Amino acid sequence: MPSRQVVAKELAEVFKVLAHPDRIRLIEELQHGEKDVNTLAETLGLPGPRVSQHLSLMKAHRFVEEQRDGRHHRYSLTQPGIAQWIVDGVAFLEGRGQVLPKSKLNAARRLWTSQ
Amino acid sequence: MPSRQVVAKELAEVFKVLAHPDRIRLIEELQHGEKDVNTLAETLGLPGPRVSQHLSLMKAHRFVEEQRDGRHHRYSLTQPGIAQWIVDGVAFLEGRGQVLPKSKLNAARRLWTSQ
DNA sequence: TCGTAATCTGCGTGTATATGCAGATATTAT
DNA sequence: ATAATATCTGCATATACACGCAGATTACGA
Repeated sequence: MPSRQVVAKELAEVFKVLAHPDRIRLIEELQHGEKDVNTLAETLGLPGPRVSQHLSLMKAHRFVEEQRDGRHHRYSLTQPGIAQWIVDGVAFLEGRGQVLPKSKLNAARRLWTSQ
Repeated sequence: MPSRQVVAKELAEVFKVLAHPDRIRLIEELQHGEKDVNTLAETLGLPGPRVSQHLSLMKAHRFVEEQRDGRHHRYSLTQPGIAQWIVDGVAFLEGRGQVLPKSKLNAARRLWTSQ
């Protein structure tokens, strides 16, 4: 299979993993260091098993890695740079017209960019 | 709804559109100018209706816009910069370990970056 | 050891999406 | 007007995924 198709397929896999709001928010939460499942679940207001499943999927695709610490499972981004890359993607939300108000976008950019 | 959730949801929508190999390749084909459906279908080796549907979805999400020219429908990227952004994403394929050989990645990068 | 907390795994169901194909629409050429 | 080309739309089916929940596993503390 030609390179174009292979790479397109792999890229599509990457995008598929990112194509869920909860997983986007998990990356957002993890961009400044590792956190355990329970903390993430409480922060995002999601049931534990769900967060666990998202992290499991993200781990399978090597977006995150797991550090076990007693009964806590801490996860961290394997490539923290991905967070910045996603922020860059926010620019394309703006280009899509009046889908979101600029105020929301700027608020989001601050949330992702701060510190 | 808080900004975080709203933006995460919108970003997820963007990624969902990109989460298909055919659509990735369409962006690749369109990065240097507009092309009509038939040309795209032949280049990618896909049935016409399929390309049409992909483009229709991408148009609905404002990734592309349509220029009608007689019986030809030409499409172009609304934001050509998105192609470069995707190339940047290739870097994260590398970080994911031995999923793809480096040769394939470099070949892909050249394909996307050339000209 | 026993109970509790943290996390994972499995199952069932509903929804969304991809795909192939047939038919409809629109435009150009004869 | 008719035929042929380009594109779209609709439908049927199959697959994938999200979600909620129940039960299993592991580790820590009394």
